[in-house]
Amino acid sequence: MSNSDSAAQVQSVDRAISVLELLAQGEAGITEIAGELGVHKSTVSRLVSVLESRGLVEQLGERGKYAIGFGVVRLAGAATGRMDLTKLGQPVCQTLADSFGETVNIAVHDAGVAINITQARGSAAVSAVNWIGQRTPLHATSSGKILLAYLPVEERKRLVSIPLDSYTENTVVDPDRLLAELETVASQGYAACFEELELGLHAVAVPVRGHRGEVVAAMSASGPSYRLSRERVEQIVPTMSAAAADLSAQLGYFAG
Amino acid sequence: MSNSDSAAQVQSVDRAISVLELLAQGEAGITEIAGELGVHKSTVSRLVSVLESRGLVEQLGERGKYAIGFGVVRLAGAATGRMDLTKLGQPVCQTLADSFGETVNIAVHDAGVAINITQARGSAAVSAVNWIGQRTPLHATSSGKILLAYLPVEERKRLVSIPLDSYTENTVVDPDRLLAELETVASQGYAACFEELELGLHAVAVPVRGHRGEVVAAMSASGPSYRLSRERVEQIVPTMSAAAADLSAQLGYFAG
DNA sequence: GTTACTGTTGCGCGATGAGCAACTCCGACT
DNA sequence: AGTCGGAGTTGCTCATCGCGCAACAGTAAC
Repeated sequence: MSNSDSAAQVQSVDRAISVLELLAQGEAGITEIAGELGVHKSTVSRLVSVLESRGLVEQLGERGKYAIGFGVVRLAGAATGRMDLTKLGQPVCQTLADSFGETVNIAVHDAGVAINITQARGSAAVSAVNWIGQRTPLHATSSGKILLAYLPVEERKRLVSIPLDSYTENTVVDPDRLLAELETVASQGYAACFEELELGLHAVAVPVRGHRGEVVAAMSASGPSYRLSRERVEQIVPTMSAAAADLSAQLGYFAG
Repeated sequence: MSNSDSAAQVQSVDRAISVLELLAQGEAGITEIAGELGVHKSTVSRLVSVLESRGLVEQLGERGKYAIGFGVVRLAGAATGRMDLTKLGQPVCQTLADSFGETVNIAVHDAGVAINITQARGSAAVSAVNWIGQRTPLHATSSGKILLAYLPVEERKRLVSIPLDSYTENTVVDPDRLLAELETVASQGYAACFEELELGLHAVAVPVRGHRGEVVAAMSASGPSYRLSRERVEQIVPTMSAAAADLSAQLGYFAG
């Protein structure tokens, strides 16, 4: 009695999940669960036994009913970590976008590129481009430089030694020069990018940290060079750093 | 290839849980998971398909890797008051941490160990250690002693009769002596721990009760012995007990 | 002491889970 | 544009495993 008639379903796993969903609604005994799911109580007994052995279910007291175990909470930690970044990041980006009038993004590192996961557009934004899901090069974007700057040194060197694409005459493609720039990024705590990905585009990014202090994302503001001048980039860095620190705190990171 | 050789194990459920635990550590692809678990990638593909259909796993992007899905968060979040415990406990811990200047934790009992589920660090905290998710021994921590002290007497005796590890020369490992100490803990309503887990570390814990009055967690304050002296431990007990009573009330427990 | 109920476990069987092979799809490379 | 390699999917087959049945143990209520 599967919830889906697809041949690809694994019935016993499907049943085990049904047990978990039932227990999520409230504690229950074996016979009760069997009645709800329409399977034999010995089946439920065995399913619960596995779930219990792996910590996803626990028994309340010696002979009590069963309930969701803390193993599920441990698993959920991985999902809430990611959800938090996207969900908590959106209003932070929107606030900054409203304040600067420019587009604000959050990007994470994935397999050698930066992927935008959050975007908020300011009132003055001329472009309707939706960057979410877009992959951008690490070496030619402000977010990418932040993500590179805080990588372990071996991985950073590996990534910049791969022949780098030149998008404009300003793109830094020399590995040594880029590594030196990344040192500066790490020490000053932000990365600026002037017309390296495309002419007329300026951007600045700051790090977003996870609960252990590791850099999990970069938050950037970008806009046309005639509006987001080099001077203005310097001016908005403190506001962005503060916002990123707030977001990092929400993600569980408290700077000592 | 089950984690347990018991005939009662349901192999496919066991495997599915292994997939979830792997994804809890970080996103992964089908082939990668198959390699880690030592099963065929078609097996993993089907297991992931079921988990995805029930929301416990989700794919990042069109052809991206797989990650823990929010179905797991629903399971965890919709369970018992223990999730409320985490949510409601955080501000209570933070208030105490701000007041004492020390680290304040909430821990629950899980399979013979204490697991920290909430943490707030005070301004004077020197350590950046994140205890959340960490498992600590019951017999050598103040939280653990609280959790032990309010267990049914048979289970308490069983747990202290297991050979106990000695972490410092102060760790109480004699079962009779520990049981006597737990009687005292139950009668005085708090547990103190002086350099039993590690030298230089003092801690004190009080019980947090669920809606039926049962002890569902322990809330503790810990810090270096030079700051959290034996005298100061006694001084902060009433404040902690009051805070724990407030938290217990929020969880539905009203002492008659 | 008896009854009723819950939960566990041995056993046998057939339905299901799993591996194999072949396939599709996509990105990287030339 | 074409080729190659790798990831992931799916049809098929069959042996293993999951499941239901029956019997049992344990416990609470009467």
